[in-house]
Amino acid sequence: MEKLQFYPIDITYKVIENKPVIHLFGRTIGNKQICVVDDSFSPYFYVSLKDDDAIEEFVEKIKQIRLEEKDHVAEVTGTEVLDKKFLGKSKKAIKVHVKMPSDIPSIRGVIKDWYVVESTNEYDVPFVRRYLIDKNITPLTLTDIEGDFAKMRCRVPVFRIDKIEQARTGTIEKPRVLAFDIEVYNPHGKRFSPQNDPIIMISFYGEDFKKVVTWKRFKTELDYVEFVDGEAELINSFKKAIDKYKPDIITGYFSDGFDLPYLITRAKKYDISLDIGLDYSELRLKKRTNSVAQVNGIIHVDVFKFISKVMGRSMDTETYSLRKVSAELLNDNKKDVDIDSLAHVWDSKPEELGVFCEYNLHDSYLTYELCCKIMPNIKELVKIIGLPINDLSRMGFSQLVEWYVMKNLKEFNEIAPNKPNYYEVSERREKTYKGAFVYKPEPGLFENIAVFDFRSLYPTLIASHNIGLSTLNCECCRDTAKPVPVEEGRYWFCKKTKGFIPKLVENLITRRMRIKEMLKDNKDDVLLQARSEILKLLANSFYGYLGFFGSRWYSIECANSVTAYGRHYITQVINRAEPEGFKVLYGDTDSVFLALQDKTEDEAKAFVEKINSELPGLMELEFENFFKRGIFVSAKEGSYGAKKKYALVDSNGVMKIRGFETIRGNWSPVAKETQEKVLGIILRENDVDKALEYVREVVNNLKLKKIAKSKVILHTQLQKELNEYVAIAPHVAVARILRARGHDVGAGSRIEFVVVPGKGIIRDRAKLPEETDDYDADYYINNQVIPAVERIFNVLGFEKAELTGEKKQSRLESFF
DNA sequence: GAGCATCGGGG
DNA sequence: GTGTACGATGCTC
Repeated sequence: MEKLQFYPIDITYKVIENKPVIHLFGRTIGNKQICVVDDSFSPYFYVSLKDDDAIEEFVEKIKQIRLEEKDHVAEVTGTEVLDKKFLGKSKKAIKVHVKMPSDIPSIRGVIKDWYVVESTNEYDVPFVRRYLIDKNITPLTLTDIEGDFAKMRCRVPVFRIDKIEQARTGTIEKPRVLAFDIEVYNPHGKRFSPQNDPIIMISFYGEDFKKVVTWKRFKTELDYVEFVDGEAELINSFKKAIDKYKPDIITGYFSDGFDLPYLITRAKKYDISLDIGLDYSELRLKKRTNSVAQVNGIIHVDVFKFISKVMGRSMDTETYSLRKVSAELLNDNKKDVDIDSLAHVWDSKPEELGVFCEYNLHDSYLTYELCCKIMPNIKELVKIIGLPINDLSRMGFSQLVEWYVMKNLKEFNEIAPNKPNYYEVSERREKTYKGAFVYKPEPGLFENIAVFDFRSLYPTLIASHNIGLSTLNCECCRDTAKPVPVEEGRYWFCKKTKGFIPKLVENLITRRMRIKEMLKDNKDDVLLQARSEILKLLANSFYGYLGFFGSRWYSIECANSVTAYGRHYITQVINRAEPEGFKVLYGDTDSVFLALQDKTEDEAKAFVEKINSELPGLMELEFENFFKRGIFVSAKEGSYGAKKKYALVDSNGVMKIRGFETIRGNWSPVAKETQEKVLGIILRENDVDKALEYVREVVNNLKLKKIAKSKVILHTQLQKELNEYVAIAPHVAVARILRARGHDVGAGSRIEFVVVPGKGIIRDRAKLPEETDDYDADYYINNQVIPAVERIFNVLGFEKAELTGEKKQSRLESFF
């Protein structure tokens, strides 16, 4: 018997000789790859009965079950009767063990409808996750094992264990990451055809490793380009690169949805086995829902998935393209290359393929850097939730919350409720409840504004008011608890026992508070920042989770209580502010904007202190910032007050713009830029006159055709095939022209156009940018620039005509 | 305006 | 594989 220490990285299970065997692939403390196998864990689920006296008889009955499966007999291999809790209530549960994971659904299927059975639970927890939860194993964390090396077909040594324990806290320092990216032959632009069109280039980027492989020879100085004889050899170079580099993680951008499925399709054509798994297993696609590409022993991270699902919430970018995401997170850009011409260059001008190689490599480089950038966040998710990277990097918020709760259930001796069935889901979808409070802003320009917000309002409400399913409407507080301030119905939360959901949320909040304290002394600690971010993200997701139709711990009463208490506290602040001499400008959910008027900043801070002394538990109103000036624009009214649309500037001249993002998509650069500039002049320089002058200058320059063509290009993507359009929008008209000239355009093509002068409707005046040097000044003035700034000037008392200079300024004198 | 369908990302 | 998306936007009737 030997003792070892290792870091588990990828975890999977395989059926070997009719036994489920957990495989933990990882690295030893000596940085050697290893595969640790454990065949001692058996699958189980829970059953509870209507009458606990019937347990003995029931247990005898289920032991008789025999189901003929393909290669074995499914049967109950053991039972335990346990005292468990269902949402806080004590109840006996029978833990039913079976031989194989796949026996769980079949055995459960037999007994779930028996009359004595009240419910079956936790029958859908995947085997690997069950193992990690029950054995208290967190991936990436140092693990002690005892056992012996064994003989099994594997690329790395196999160690069979009798004992596994995590008593230490060390985390793996630096997993080995290899990024890759493919380029494909693209004669149809954005419409891919993996069955017909080959992969023509593949790039890799890792530590001290960069390479581009392609199968058309051309003269080049680029030393990282390697030529092979065809696509089959290119695919084999992918296998070789992985075999040589020995990554713990392979990563791509949208590689679940594009690169790996494409590679798999092409490999099939040549009958190449993509057996890159450490156990020689093949790269495979789980396609039932949205595809996930995976392989045993190597983690596949799709950077796009993690960023769009998790990180995106705290980012500014409106699209998750590699270009935009890299620009924001790395301050770097994709190489500027006309990718549409790749097929043509490949066929007719191979000597120009060099730029595409550079482009290809650069994409792998960006993906590698992005993967390193998000790694601290992923690591922290792993440490907090305790599941493998493969799973966590693809989960949305509700899943993250759910598995965080699942992982911690043991502590409370709770059994998880089941996921809703189709009928329950549709029922839940019907139900709505009142949302957050919005104080409708009065349009106008204001000076000296203080902004306050409740720190983590919803999480602190859940923790402080003990909001959760196990504490809802408890018998013990029926007559004493103060009901939730809702307009309809009467419900309350327990005052005596802390529920497990509020307890878990409280833990997240207090852990984050400790991290924030530590961060004060270590401002640049990336891991601490990531941990703080992840703790915040998880805590903030609980509210949405309570009201999400797919949740195990769904409760519309709980979700409703959160917003009801939220409205209660924010209106309290507003009601208290006015008598104190502040003018309330705007409020939304958890924030209040106050004009100081003749009050000082110190008085505003004192007001906050007073409010805080009366708040329960972890709740706290925080001072966010003072702003020198701010403009509030009347926006369309929704059912609950006006939408956010405002811009502020602080004492350093930094602007905070919200709600003006509607200026995107089909707006020209000239309109966007004018809007930004106008807000800047008004807020920073407080010079409405100058802003007005600026607009008139733009209008004038448009008329004089002094605005660059690039600033007046509009673009729209075709949503469907050309012949499917009934209504002919301008971009459709342009696309038809392109088609008539032999260009292959269709669904997905991005169509650029410029509106030129002339008679008739817009679509007849939409021209290709490269085919005109003219544009319709009136169109760009009246349909682009003016609408972009009109509301801002309306707030200041100007009419549209004054912007264009058609009408003399009337309001200006009286304004000052 | 409800109800349904598609898209995102990737070349 | 003891499971699986979701939220926004556009189009149709």
